[in-house]
Amino acid sequence: MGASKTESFSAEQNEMAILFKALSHPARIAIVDYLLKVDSCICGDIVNELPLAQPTISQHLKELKNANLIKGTIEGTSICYCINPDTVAKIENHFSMIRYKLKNKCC
Amino acid sequence: MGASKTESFSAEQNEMAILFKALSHPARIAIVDYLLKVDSCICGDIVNELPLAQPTISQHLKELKNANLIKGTIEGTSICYCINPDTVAKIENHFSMIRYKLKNKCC
DNA sequence: TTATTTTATCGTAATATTGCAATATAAAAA
DNA sequence: TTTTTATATTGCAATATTACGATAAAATAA
Repeated sequence: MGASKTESFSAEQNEMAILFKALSHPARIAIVDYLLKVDSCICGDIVNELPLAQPTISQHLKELKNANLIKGTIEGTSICYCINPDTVAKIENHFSMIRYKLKNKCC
Repeated sequence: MGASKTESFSAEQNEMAILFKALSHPARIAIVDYLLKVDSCICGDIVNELPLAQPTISQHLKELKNANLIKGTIEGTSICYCINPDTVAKIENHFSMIRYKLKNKCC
Protein backbone atom coordinates (compact mmCIF):
# COMPACT_ATOMS: atom_id res chain seq x y z
CA MET A 1 0.00 0.00 0.00
CA GLY A 2 1.05 3.61 0.42
CA ALA A 3 -0.81 5.26 -2.43
CA SER A 4 -3.86 7.37 -1.76
CA LYS A 5 -7.18 5.62 -2.31
CA THR A 6 -8.27 8.29 -4.76
CA GLU A 7 -11.04 6.17 -6.28
CA SER A 8 -12.81 5.97 -2.92
CA PHE A 9 -13.61 9.68 -2.83
CA SER A 10 -15.73 12.05 -4.85
CA ALA A 11 -14.39 14.01 -7.81
CA GLU A 12 -14.77 17.24 -5.89
CA GLN A 13 -12.99 15.90 -2.83
CA ASN A 14 -10.09 14.78 -5.01
CA GLU A 15 -10.07 18.08 -6.87
CA MET A 16 -9.88 20.13 -3.69
CA ALA A 17 -7.17 17.83 -2.29
CA ILE A 18 -5.10 18.40 -5.44
CA LEU A 19 -5.46 22.18 -5.07
CA PHE A 20 -4.42 22.10 -1.43
CA LYS A 21 -1.53 19.75 -2.16
CA ALA A 22 -0.23 22.28 -4.67
CA LEU A 23 -0.19 24.83 -1.85
CA SER A 24 1.18 22.45 0.77
CA HIS A 25 4.84 23.39 0.39
CA PRO A 26 6.39 26.62 1.70
CA ALA A 27 8.32 27.15 -1.54
CA ARG A 28 5.07 27.14 -3.50
CA ILE A 29 3.44 29.50 -1.00
CA ALA A 30 6.49 31.74 -1.41
CA ILE A 31 6.14 31.64 -5.20
CA VAL A 32 2.49 32.68 -4.96
CA ASP A 33 3.44 35.40 -2.44
CA TYR A 34 6.07 36.69 -4.83
CA LEU A 35 3.71 36.72 -7.80
CA LEU A 36 1.33 38.76 -5.66
CA LYS A 37 4.01 41.11 -4.34
CA VAL A 38 5.25 42.36 -7.67
CA ASP A 39 3.04 44.68 -9.62
CA SER A 40 2.69 42.62 -12.76
CA CYS A 41 3.29 39.12 -13.96
CA ILE A 42 6.82 38.05 -13.51
CA CYS A 43 9.14 37.06 -16.29
CA GLY A 44 12.15 35.18 -15.15
CA ASP A 45 13.42 36.29 -11.79
CA ILE A 46 11.67 33.78 -9.57
CA VAL A 47 14.84 31.71 -9.39
CA ASN A 48 16.78 34.67 -7.96
CA GLU A 49 14.11 35.32 -5.35
CA LEU A 50 14.05 31.91 -3.67
CA PRO A 51 16.81 29.98 -1.92
CA LEU A 52 16.37 26.91 -4.09
CA ALA A 53 18.16 25.62 -7.17
CA GLN A 54 16.69 26.28 -10.58
CA PRO A 55 15.51 22.69 -11.26
CA THR A 56 13.73 22.64 -7.90
CA ILE A 57 11.87 25.86 -8.63
CA SER A 58 11.03 24.67 -12.12
CA GLN A 59 9.48 21.58 -10.53
CA HIS A 60 7.45 23.64 -8.04
CA LEU A 61 6.25 25.91 -10.86
CA LYS A 62 5.18 22.82 -12.78
CA GLU A 63 3.09 21.63 -9.85
CA LEU A 64 1.43 25.02 -9.47
CA LYS A 65 0.74 25.00 -13.22
CA ASN A 66 -0.68 21.46 -13.13
CA ALA A 67 -3.06 22.54 -10.38
CA ASN A 68 -4.08 25.54 -12.51
CA LEU A 69 -2.99 27.93 -9.79
CA ILE A 70 -0.65 29.83 -12.08
CA LYS A 71 -0.45 30.44 -15.80
CA GLY A 72 2.76 30.79 -17.75
CA THR A 73 3.05 32.60 -21.06
CA ILE A 74 6.16 32.52 -23.19
CA GLU A 75 7.57 36.04 -23.47
CA GLY A 76 10.67 36.04 -25.61
CA THR A 77 13.43 34.16 -23.82
CA SER A 78 11.65 33.90 -20.52
CA ILE A 79 8.27 32.82 -19.28
CA CYS A 80 5.76 35.18 -17.77
CA TYR A 81 3.97 33.75 -14.75
CA CYS A 82 0.88 35.02 -13.05
CA ILE A 83 -1.80 33.73 -10.74
CA ASN A 84 -4.99 32.21 -12.11
CA PRO A 85 -7.79 34.12 -10.40
CA ASP A 86 -10.37 31.44 -11.32
CA THR A 87 -8.61 28.81 -9.22
CA VAL A 88 -8.18 31.21 -6.32
CA ALA A 89 -11.92 31.90 -6.54
CA LYS A 90 -12.65 28.19 -6.49
CA ILE A 91 -10.76 27.74 -3.22
CA GLU A 92 -12.38 30.85 -1.77
CA ASN A 93 -15.81 29.46 -2.63
CA HIS A 94 -14.94 26.22 -0.89
CA PHE A 95 -14.22 28.12 2.31
CA SER A 96 -17.27 30.34 1.93
CA MET A 97 -19.29 27.14 1.84
CA ILE A 98 -17.50 25.85 4.94
CA ARG A 99 -18.10 29.12 6.78
CA TYR A 100 -21.79 29.04 5.79
CA LYS A 101 -22.24 25.51 7.05
CA LEU A 102 -20.34 26.32 10.24
CA LYS A 103 -22.80 29.07 11.09
CA ASN A 104 -25.43 26.53 12.10
CA LYS A 105 -23.06 24.68 14.43
CA CYS A 106 -22.53 24.80 18.11
CA CYS A 107 -19.00 23.83 19.26
CA MET B 1 18.14 15.40 0.17
CA GLY B 2 14.38 15.07 0.16
CA ALA B 3 13.26 17.04 3.17
CA SER B 4 11.61 20.41 2.77
CA LYS B 5 13.89 23.41 3.34
CA THR B 6 11.56 24.75 5.99
CA GLU B 7 14.15 27.07 7.52
CA SER B 8 14.45 28.98 4.25
CA PHE B 9 10.92 30.33 4.40
CA SER B 10 9.00 32.67 6.65
CA ALA B 11 7.01 31.47 9.65
CA GLU B 12 3.78 32.45 7.95
CA GLN B 13 4.68 30.66 4.74
CA ASN B 14 5.44 27.51 6.70
CA GLU B 15 2.27 27.87 8.74
CA MET B 16 0.07 28.19 5.68
CA ALA B 17 1.85 25.25 4.02
CA ILE B 18 1.11 23.11 7.09
CA LEU B 19 -2.57 24.05 6.96
CA PHE B 20 -2.83 23.24 3.26
CA LYS B 21 -0.92 20.01 3.73
CA ALA B 22 -3.50 18.94 6.30
CA LEU B 23 -6.15 19.45 3.63
CA SER B 24 -4.15 17.88 0.81
CA HIS B 25 -5.63 14.40 1.07
CA PRO B 26 -9.12 13.43 -0.14
CA ALA B 27 -9.78 11.43 3.04
CA ARG B 28 -9.17 14.51 5.15
CA ILE B 29 -11.37 16.63 2.87
CA ALA B 30 -14.03 13.93 3.28
CA ILE B 31 -13.69 14.04 7.06
CA VAL B 32 -14.16 17.81 7.06
CA ASP B 33 -17.12 17.43 4.66
CA TYR B 34 -18.68 14.90 6.99
CA LEU B 35 -18.19 17.05 10.07
CA LEU B 36 -19.95 19.84 8.18
CA LYS B 37 -22.75 17.64 6.88
CA VAL B 38 -24.01 16.39 10.20
CA ASP B 39 -25.81 18.81 12.40
CA SER B 40 -23.58 18.63 15.45
CA CYS B 41 -20.16 17.44 16.40
CA ILE B 42 -19.67 13.81 15.69
CA CYS B 43 -18.90 11.19 18.26
CA GLY B 44 -17.56 8.00 16.86
CA ASP B 45 -19.04 7.16 13.50
CA ILE B 46 -16.41 8.66 11.23
CA VAL B 47 -14.88 5.22 10.79
CA ASN B 48 -18.17 3.84 9.41
CA GLU B 49 -18.51 6.74 6.99
CA LEU B 50 -15.23 6.38 5.14
CA PRO B 51 -13.82 3.45 3.14
CA LEU B 52 -10.62 3.31 5.15
CA ALA B 53 -9.45 1.17 8.04
CA GLN B 54 -9.75 2.51 11.57
CA PRO B 55 -6.01 3.09 12.12
CA THR B 56 -5.83 5.04 8.86
CA ILE B 57 -8.68 7.31 9.86
CA SER B 58 -7.21 7.76 13.30
CA GLN B 59 -4.01 8.91 11.63
CA HIS B 60 -5.84 11.36 9.36
CA LEU B 61 -7.76 12.73 12.35
CA LYS B 62 -4.47 13.23 14.15
CA GLU B 63 -3.11 15.27 11.26
CA LEU B 64 -6.22 17.45 11.17
CA LYS B 65 -5.90 17.90 14.93
CA ASN B 66 -2.19 18.78 14.69
CA ALA B 67 -3.04 21.45 12.13
CA ASN B 68 -5.72 22.77 14.50
CA LEU B 69 -8.39 22.24 11.87
CA ILE B 70 -10.50 20.08 14.15
CA LYS B 71 -10.93 19.76 17.88
CA GLY B 72 -11.67 16.53 19.72
CA THR B 73 -13.33 16.30 23.11
CA ILE B 74 -13.64 13.08 25.06
CA GLU B 75 -17.30 12.21 25.45
CA GLY B 76 -17.71 9.00 27.41
CA THR B 77 -16.35 6.08 25.41
CA SER B 78 -15.95 8.00 22.19
CA ILE B 79 -14.43 11.28 21.06
CA CYS B 80 -16.46 14.21 19.81
CA TYR B 81 -14.92 15.95 16.83
CA CYS B 82 -15.80 19.29 15.35
CA ILE B 83 -14.23 21.87 13.10
CA ASN B 84 -12.16 24.70 14.53
CA PRO B 85 -13.71 27.87 13.10
CA ASP B 86 -10.62 29.94 13.96
CA THR B 87 -8.41 27.94 11.64
CA VAL B 88 -11.00 28.05 8.87
CA ALA B 89 -11.08 31.82 9.31
CA LYS B 90 -7.30 31.98 9.08
CA ILE B 91 -7.32 30.25 5.70
CA GLU B 92 -10.20 32.41 4.53
CA ASN B 93 -8.27 35.53 5.47
CA HIS B 94 -5.29 34.27 3.50
CA PHE B 95 -7.45 34.04 0.39
CA SER B 96 -9.13 37.37 1.04
CA MET B 97 -5.66 38.86 1.05
CA ILE B 98 -4.83 37.09 -2.20
CA ARG B 99 -8.03 38.28 -3.82
CA TYR B 100 -7.34 41.84 -2.65
CA LYS B 101 -3.85 41.81 -4.10
CA LEU B 102 -5.10 40.27 -7.32
CA LYS B 103 -7.46 43.18 -7.89
CA ASN B 104 -4.58 45.44 -8.91
CA LYS B 105 -3.25 42.97 -11.45
CA CYS B 106 -3.63 42.75 -15.16
CA CYS B 107 -3.19 39.19 -16.54
C1' DT C 1 -14.11 -9.22 37.68
C1' DT C 2 -14.50 -9.99 32.44
C1' DA C 3 -16.28 -8.58 28.14
C1' DT C 4 -17.17 -4.95 24.90
C1' DT C 5 -16.46 -0.63 22.60
C1' DT C 6 -13.78 3.12 20.94
C1' DT C 7 -9.66 5.29 19.78
C1' DA C 8 -4.51 5.37 19.60
C1' DT C 9 0.01 3.53 18.61
C1' DC C 10 3.51 0.44 16.59
C1' DG C 11 5.64 -1.66 12.80
C1' DT C 12 6.20 -2.04 8.14
C1' DA C 13 5.50 -2.21 3.03
C1' DA C 14 4.25 0.56 -0.91
C1' DT C 15 4.37 4.85 -2.84
C1' DA C 16 5.16 9.92 -3.24
C1' DT C 17 7.75 14.12 -2.52
C1' DT C 18 11.80 17.02 -2.27
C1' DG C 19 16.10 18.77 -3.88
C1' DC C 20 19.77 19.11 -6.94
C1' DA C 21 23.67 17.99 -10.31
C1' DA C 22 23.91 17.06 -14.92
C1' DT C 23 22.04 17.64 -19.08
C1' DA C 24 18.76 19.02 -22.62
C1' DT C 25 15.97 22.33 -25.07
C1' DA C 26 14.78 26.61 -27.17
C1' DA C 27 15.02 31.22 -28.30
C1' DA C 28 17.58 35.56 -28.63
C1' DA C 29 22.12 37.91 -29.11
C1' DA C 30 26.61 38.36 -30.93
C1' DT D 1 27.14 30.20 -37.24
C1' DT D 2 28.37 30.27 -32.02
C1' DT D 3 27.28 32.04 -27.59
C1' DT D 4 24.38 33.33 -24.16
C1' DT D 5 20.19 33.18 -21.47
C1' DA D 6 16.09 31.02 -19.55
C1' DT D 7 13.58 27.09 -18.55
C1' DA D 8 12.67 21.99 -18.61
C1' DT D 9 13.85 17.16 -18.00
C1' DT D 10 16.38 13.18 -16.25
C1' DG D 11 18.18 10.45 -12.65
C1' DC D 12 18.88 9.58 -8.13
C1' DA D 13 19.40 9.85 -2.99
C1' DA D 14 17.09 11.35 1.17
C1' DT D 15 12.92 11.81 3.31
C1' DA D 16 7.82 11.84 3.95
C1' DT D 17 3.23 9.98 3.35
C1' DT D 18 -0.27 6.47 3.08
C1' DA D 19 -2.48 2.35 4.46
C1' DC D 20 -3.34 -1.35 7.44
C1' DG D 21 -2.69 -5.58 10.56
C1' DA D 22 -1.61 -6.27 15.14
C1' DT D 23 -1.82 -4.60 19.43
C1' DA D 24 -2.44 -1.38 23.25
C1' DA D 25 -5.03 1.75 26.12
C1' DA D 26 -9.02 3.43 28.38
C1' DA D 27 -13.64 3.71 29.48
C1' DT D 28 -18.26 1.60 29.85
C1' DA D 29 -21.31 -2.54 30.24
C1' DA D 30 -22.41 -6.96 31.84
